Amino acid sequence: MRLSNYFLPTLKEDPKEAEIASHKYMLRAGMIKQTSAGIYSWLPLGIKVLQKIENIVRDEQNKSGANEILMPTIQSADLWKESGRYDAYGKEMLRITDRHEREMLYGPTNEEMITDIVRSHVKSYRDLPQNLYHIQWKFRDEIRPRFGVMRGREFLMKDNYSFDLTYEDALYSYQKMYLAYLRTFTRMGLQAIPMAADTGPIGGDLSHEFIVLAETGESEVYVDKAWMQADTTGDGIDYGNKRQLGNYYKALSSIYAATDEKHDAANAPKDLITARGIEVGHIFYFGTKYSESMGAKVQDSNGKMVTLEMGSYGIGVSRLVGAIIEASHDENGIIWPEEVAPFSIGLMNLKPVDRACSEACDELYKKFTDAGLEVLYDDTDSGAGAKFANMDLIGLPWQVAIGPKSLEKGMVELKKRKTGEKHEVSIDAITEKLTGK
RNA sequence: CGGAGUGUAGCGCAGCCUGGUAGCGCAUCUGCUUUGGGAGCAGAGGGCCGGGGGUUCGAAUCCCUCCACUCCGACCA
Repeated sequence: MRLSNYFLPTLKEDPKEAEIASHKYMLRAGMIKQTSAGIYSWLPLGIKVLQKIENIVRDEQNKSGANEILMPTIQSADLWKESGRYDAYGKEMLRITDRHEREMLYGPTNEEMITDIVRSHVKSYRDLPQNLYHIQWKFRDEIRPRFGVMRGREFLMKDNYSFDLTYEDALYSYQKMYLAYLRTFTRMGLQAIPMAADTGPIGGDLSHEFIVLAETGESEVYVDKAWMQADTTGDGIDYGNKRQLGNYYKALSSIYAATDEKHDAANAPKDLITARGIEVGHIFYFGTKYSESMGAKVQDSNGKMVTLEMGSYGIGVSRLVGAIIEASHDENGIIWPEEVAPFSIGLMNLKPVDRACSEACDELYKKFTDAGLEVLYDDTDSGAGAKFANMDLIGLPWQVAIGPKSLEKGMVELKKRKTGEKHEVSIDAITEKLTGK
């Protein structure tokens, strides 16, 4: 992408409303624009990152065996009256009335709707297990939205719901998601630690929050130092191997990690780390809470009616954009992990009026693009200093700077954003170096 | 919802106390010069001073009243 043909409204100064790094940088890098408290438009650079994250989440869900669906944002109040949550949910739920005076709502979550879908089509134990997910915008009318997309009112969430015949099967479904989550976050360059968590108003008795440690985290967390060495990548574990997965789950979940509400100082290990964390995912087993009230049942092999065992699993996709920045930035701007970076390379033409320089840049841009690299090419006539500063701000993993000085020697400058290391690389070797990295 | 603030050009702010021609920096546009870490000079455009009501000869400024946004707290992916 040529910058001259892109929409990247960066800001030189910190917007006054932003307090934390991710919020500041998302605004300054032209990723988002606030339209109301906790509600944002996503600009080209922002949506690109959001979609990369979304695709990693989707890919890992698919690999775990879950099936993607899409449920609407607007729901009828009737379903929520059935489960009893229409009255229980409170003011976080945005209630709307349509032209026929029917009570509607903008969905804060989808347990009722998915239960309705499953109960109307799943009648036999042979149809189980089921695990369905969608990635959809939600709305929760938070008392106080803050920190940009980290606590928006409107947010993009991946949520899925498992349906099983027995508790043992449900536990297996739960463990699959536990693994899928670890893999998902690892792929984004994050270490997320699963912590024993409160089940809150959703109910149930088995729940983990996946928490990224960051100074600006919203809650206090307590983790065994052993987590710092633990294998949270789940390498080599097979979803289909129940015993292997169970052992992995057992091993990891026995290492102490707890949020504020669940922390028990008496049973905590000696090597305890107290830190702050950002919740990026949450998994629940809640049994028959919704299937019971909404009549989601199947016949088992004996012809007996059995109420479905359910779990639900959420990942805050839009929140992750902020969480990744919190975990990866410096005083100059964002430092994107390669996998979620909006572009992998920022190519800078340091002297556009110099014909040879511009030609070399155009040529290299074409070579990069042909090689399948995602490039943002700053071909504008702004000053060199401004170009460097902007590239640092938007945080692409690699910067390639071309100016007449180095070009005379047939060289370009390659900079790694994460470390700041700079190398002169010959213009003939640069493409290969970047594709082979 | 309680407490504390802020709304003045696209962004960041001054002016308000003590009423009297609406300002500064950055950004934008034009021209020239520049071009390896947010360039220089010269010129230009851009405002219902958040909205409504009042006081006054006269209101960005004083009074009343809405609204929006931010921060702290209780609540949450």
